[in-house]
Order: sequence, then structure tokens, then C-alpha cells
Amino acid sequence: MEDPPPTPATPATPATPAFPGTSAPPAAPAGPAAPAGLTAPAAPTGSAATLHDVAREAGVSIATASRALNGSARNVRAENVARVRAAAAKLDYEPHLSAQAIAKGSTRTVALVVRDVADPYFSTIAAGVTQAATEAGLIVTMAVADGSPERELEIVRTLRGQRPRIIIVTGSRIEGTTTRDALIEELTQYRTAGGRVVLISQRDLPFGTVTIDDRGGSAALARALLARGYRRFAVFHAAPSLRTSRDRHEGFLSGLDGSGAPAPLAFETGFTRDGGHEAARRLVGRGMGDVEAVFAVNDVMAIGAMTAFREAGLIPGRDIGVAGFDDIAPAVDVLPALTSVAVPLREAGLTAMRLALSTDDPTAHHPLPAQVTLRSSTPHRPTP
Amino acid sequence: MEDPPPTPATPATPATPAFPGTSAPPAAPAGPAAPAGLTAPAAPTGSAATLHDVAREAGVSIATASRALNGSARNVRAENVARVRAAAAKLDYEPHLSAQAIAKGSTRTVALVVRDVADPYFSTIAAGVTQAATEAGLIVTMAVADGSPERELEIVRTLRGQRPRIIIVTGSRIEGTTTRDALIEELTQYRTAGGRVVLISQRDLPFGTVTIDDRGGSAALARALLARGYRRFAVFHAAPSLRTSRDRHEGFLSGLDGSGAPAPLAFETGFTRDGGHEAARRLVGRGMGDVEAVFAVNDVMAIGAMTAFREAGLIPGRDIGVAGFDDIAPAVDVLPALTSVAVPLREAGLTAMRLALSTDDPTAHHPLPAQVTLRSSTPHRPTP
DNA sequence: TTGTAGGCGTTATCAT
DNA sequence: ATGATAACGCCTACAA
Repeated sequence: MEDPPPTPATPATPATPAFPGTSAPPAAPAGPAAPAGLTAPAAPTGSAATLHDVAREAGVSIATASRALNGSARNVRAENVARVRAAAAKLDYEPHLSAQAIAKGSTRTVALVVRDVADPYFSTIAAGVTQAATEAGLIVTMAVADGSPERELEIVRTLRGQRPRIIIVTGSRIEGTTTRDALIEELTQYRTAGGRVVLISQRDLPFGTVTIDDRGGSAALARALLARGYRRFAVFHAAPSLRTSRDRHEGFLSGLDGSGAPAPLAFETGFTRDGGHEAARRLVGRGMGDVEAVFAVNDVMAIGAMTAFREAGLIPGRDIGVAGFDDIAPAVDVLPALTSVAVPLREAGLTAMRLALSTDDPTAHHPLPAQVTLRSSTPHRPTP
Repeated sequence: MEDPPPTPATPATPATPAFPGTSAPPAAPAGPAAPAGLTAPAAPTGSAATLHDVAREAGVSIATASRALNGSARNVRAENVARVRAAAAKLDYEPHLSAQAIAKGSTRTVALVVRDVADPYFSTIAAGVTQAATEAGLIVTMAVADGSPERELEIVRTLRGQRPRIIIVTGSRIEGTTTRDALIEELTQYRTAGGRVVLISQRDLPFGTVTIDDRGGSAALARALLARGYRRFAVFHAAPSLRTSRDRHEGFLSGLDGSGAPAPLAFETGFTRDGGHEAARRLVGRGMGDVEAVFAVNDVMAIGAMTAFREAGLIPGRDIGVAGFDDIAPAVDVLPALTSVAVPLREAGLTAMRLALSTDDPTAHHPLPAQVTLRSSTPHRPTP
């Protein structure tokens, strides 16, 4: 079954040519983002129906058509509304969002900047943002910063070209003050131009922020482990410039405070599964000493560490306790099930949107709780 | 440690209006944007710098400014180029993408439709798409169909309003012919209007398509398991309307063909971790019979099943073989490591973009290989 | 209720 | 090389 040949509703509009085919490869896509490998984008237009077409088809003026479809349909004769609607349907008309944006002076898009979409941490947040955006009739555009503060800065800069209503930045690790200041500057500009800014998990910046209680969660975890009889720890953490890692690390230490437990060994490594794996190998290599449990600052690290321990002949949960952070889905399916700290990631995305859409103080901070979830990777230690 | 005193909030700029909560998108903003009433001196209005501002600041015409910044800078005196660039930098000017789009008649966006961003399957594909798009200087907008064909259709329809250069649809499960035909119709319209369409993992539709070799991979897996001595299988699959599930199921059966192995038991369940868990419980509940191994049509199902088996006192890899599909990251960290079929998900996203950007046949099909990866969840069976 | 006209920020076509 | 000026598709006073 083929598509019915579109009725030649527009007989007098030869105008726009069909496909330029292989023609003019648009010159270097200018701008900062250098095109690396791929071929230049193909040529566009074959043109879609415009409001003008609809108006003509319906036998009314453009203004009436506009009103009937979009604006105050109340002031349009019912008959004309029907006419216009029919014409629009017939021509398969969709309003040109860019044109609307430029005419109205505001778009309906929210721009989301993440470090890595493939990471479940961010993709879950993205899911929350997308859901809330859809409910509010907004479009989500996404950009990936890839862990580079410079890239992030550049993204935010070019993002302003979209004139989004909202910019949400998550997972950045601005610590170097140069890019940090530039980022603040950029976002401030954007805000004074009327945009809303919300940061997720990026404390201490003068914007609306959704924070996850990394410190508190880690501290609570430390106390819970103490209560289970653990006293000697190792911590697998990432570079301290990664704020999330540092907060969780410091939180854990603070949770140990006053317990009399010795200072944990610290291993710096990658914020990834392989990082955890590598740190565990290092720990095993230098001798476990009297380490009773490992706290890895996120679950994928913890899971990688468990595998490494097992490869070294140590059984997690028996020979060594292991705990992570995030409570990602696989935590309950690894063996032993992983003790972790649950964070409401999707909720973070929803909350960010809520914050952005609210008319309240645009610099409000909204903390989200983190909840310790004890599992068999850290069983009770037999009291000696 | 609280946030520093926020910068003096914009006094007279109400900015974004409230939103319609659950209601329809066209939220007629009530009040006017700004009290732009009388004499407008150094208007601190919330708008961003325009090309006009830049031109004035640089002391050139708006046309020259445009050329200097964007177009053929070749025909502009070097001095003026510098002037304009300086002005742009000073004013923190970013070209209004919507305005450019409307003037040029084409946008720089690619629209991506996925079933669920939070699912690693789709988020990995999304990562590939985003990467390729960024390299080509394109912006990605994302919409979530949530498993509903109707929603998917509606999304594609409204997506056309963005006038994206490319629409990529992944993970749909159009089987009901009504929505299927409507979807084809909609996408065809879009294509004749000059857009490029690429489908991922959606066979049999007259558009560019990136397919993953579900059937072949499953068949190869079946043969590999036969070679390891397994003969009696159970298959955990999802509703047959979910094409991916059906293909993998059928492929597995075809791989068994001619081996003389008995027909596997089939358990229909959810395409999720919990689905696999549930099916395994059902299998255990009705008695394992002589089932030697389970093939779950994706990894999360397989992993859920392993946990369920363990809960029932069966040790995966010893008492029951388990295999999945996708080879997601945790597959190597569960115990035992999961036999699976590796699928180049990120590559699928990249390939989709490549297909979309190429000038070749817009309906080309590009199959991606799937590779069997044997691990200890399906050890060699001792030959009796 | 309807149409006319002006404007939104850019680009592109003209002359100059 | 540069500057008016007309599009681009839509919205919205302002008139009629």
C-alpha cells in the first residue's frame, strides 16, 4: 500500500524546488564545534505546508487561520474554525516551531547538558527531565559534555543560540576556577536575558539547584557499617576535582568521626567500573592488611571491585565487605547483593524541571535525600 | 556552608510564565512580556543581543555583520571582520538559531525518538546518535515514546513542527497495522518534504534502517550452546508484538533446527529484569523438568532470572545454564558471568546518523552484526 | 468577526 | 566590499 498522492492542493505554487540532491555541501559548519569525521549534512527542503497554504485552502486570511488554529479561537466564527481545521488536516500542516519562536519571542524548549547519556546515572536523570518536560509541553534538547569543563562551557555558550526557556546542567565538575567563573558568567548572562537555570548536583553556584545528599548519605552509610561491626575501611574514590566523589568521600569520613575507627586507606582511581576493578587489584596487591570493608564512591566501581576481589580469591561479603553509592538496578542482582545508598535520580530530573517552571526564587536549593540500603555484601560482622 | 548571596535578581523581568500543569501545550501566556511602555532608554529588558546590536556596536550595516560572523567572510574587509567579531564578543552575541532556521529554510537539528531513555539499550544508542550529531554540528532533540505506538505516532507528527533535518526512530513496536500505516504515512510525508528518516531495529519499513542481527545472533547462540552440550531449553520472551523479542525467539529456534533437540519451553513475560525474574519463578514452580538451559531474550531478563534461580536454591551455571542477549555492561560482573550476544549499540546510533547524512539511497538497510560471547553461566556440559 | 500591516532576527539578492 | 531591502513563517495590535 502506497501513500496516496497528495492532493495537488497547491496548484499555483511551483516555488521551492524539490531535492537539490547531491548539490552544495554547506560550507564548513562554522562555529566553534569543528566538524570532525562525517560528511556534511545533506540538503534539506522540499517544503512543507505553511499557514499561508492553509489559509488559502480554507479561503480565509492568514490571520484568521492563525487564530483558528492556535490563538484565541474564540473570536473566530465556528464555521471558519472548522474550515481551517479541515484545511490544516488535509494539508498535514504543522506549525513551524522556529517561526513561532521568533514571532512570539520565546521557545518551548529545555536544554539539558549531561556528562554522558550512556551512563545510567545521567540517563535516569534525563528520563525524569524528559517526562516533566513532556507534561509541560516542552521539547528537550540534549548535549553531552563528556566530562570536559571546557566542552561544557562551550556547550552552554552555543546553547544560548537556541534561546531555550530552561537550561539544566547536570554532572559537571567545575572546580578549576577559570572555567568555573566563565560558566557562571555565561549562565548569568542567560538568566538576565530571561532564561531559567537549574543545576543538578552542582552545589555552591548561584542558581537553582537540585542536590543529592552525597555527604549525608555517605555519613549515614559509614555509621550503618560501624553498627554492623566494621571498623577498618578502604575508600575507592575518584579525583577530588570531581565534586561528587569528594563529597561522598568526605561524608564517609565524617560519619566515622568520633567512632574511634582508624582513618581509612584511600585509593584514587577512575569513577568507572574499571576504576573500581583496578583499585581493588591494587589493594589486594599491596596486601589487604586488616581492611574489613571497602566503600567505593559509586556502585559501578563497587561492582567492578567485587569482581576483582573474586578474581583474587576473596569472596565479597565474606572475606571483605563492599559498599557503593547510587543503588543502581544491578545492585540487587550481583552476588552478594550490594549495599549502597539509594538516590532518587529520576526524581532529581523531575524536581529540576519543577524548580525551573516555578515562579519562586530562581536560586532556590532543593536537596534530595539519599537512603542507606544495606544488603548482603556487608553482613553483620561476628562480634569478637 | 551556604550559597553566597545571589546576584541581584532581575527586578522587572517576569520572564517565563507559569505553565499549564496537566493541560494542553498551547498555554496562552497571559501578560505582556515587559512594561516596555514609555521612553526606552538603556532598556534592561531581558532580551539577548541581536545582530542588529552587534552591527550598531561595530558601526557597520547589519548585512555586513551577518557576513562577517556567519556567511562568506571572504567578502568583508578584514578590519570590519575584526570590528564585528569584537562587538559580538563584547555583547556576548549568539545567533538566534530559530531566526537562522527560518531565514535559511532549514534547521540543524536531528530528532530522536526512543522508547525509554533510562533503559541502557536506548541510552547507549542515544549516545551514539548524539556523538555523531555533535561531530556534524547538529543539535539533538529527544522524545520518549514510552512503548506506546499511539504516543510514538503523535510524537512523530508534532516533531515535524521542528522541521528537523533528520528523524531517527528507535525501538518502536509497530505491529498493529493501524498505527503502523499512519506512522509510515507520517514519515513519508516528512520525507517528501525533504527530511531524512532512519529507523533503528525496525525492519520492513520503507525507510533507511539500521538493523541488529537479532535472528542471526540468536541462531548462532543456539548453535554455540548445542556445541557446549545443551539440548533442552526454555526461552523467556516478551509479547510477540515486540519485534525484537520475536526475532530473537525465532532465531533461537531456527538455530536449533536440525539438531534434533526438542522444542524449547516458552515463557512469555515482561521485557524487563522483573519479567525474567518472574518467568524463572514460574519455571521453577512448575518443576524444572529436564531443562538444561534458559535463553532470555535480553540480558536484564537473564540477570533477573539468575537471581530468581538462586533464590530458589538453584545455582546458575551449575544447576541451570543461562544466556541472554545484548551483552550489557553488568554481564561480566554478575556471578556467574553471563553468556550473551554482544550488540554494537553505540555503533547503531553512529550508523544511523551516517545513513541519514549520506546522500545515498535513503531507504538503504544497514545490518549490524551480533556476536556470541560465551561465559561461565553456560559452561560445557559433561558429555554423558 | 475579519483582514491589513508591521515586526521578530537572519539570510540573501540586489544595487551601489 | 557594503548597505538597503525583500523574504522566511508566524503572531498580533490595530482597523474595518
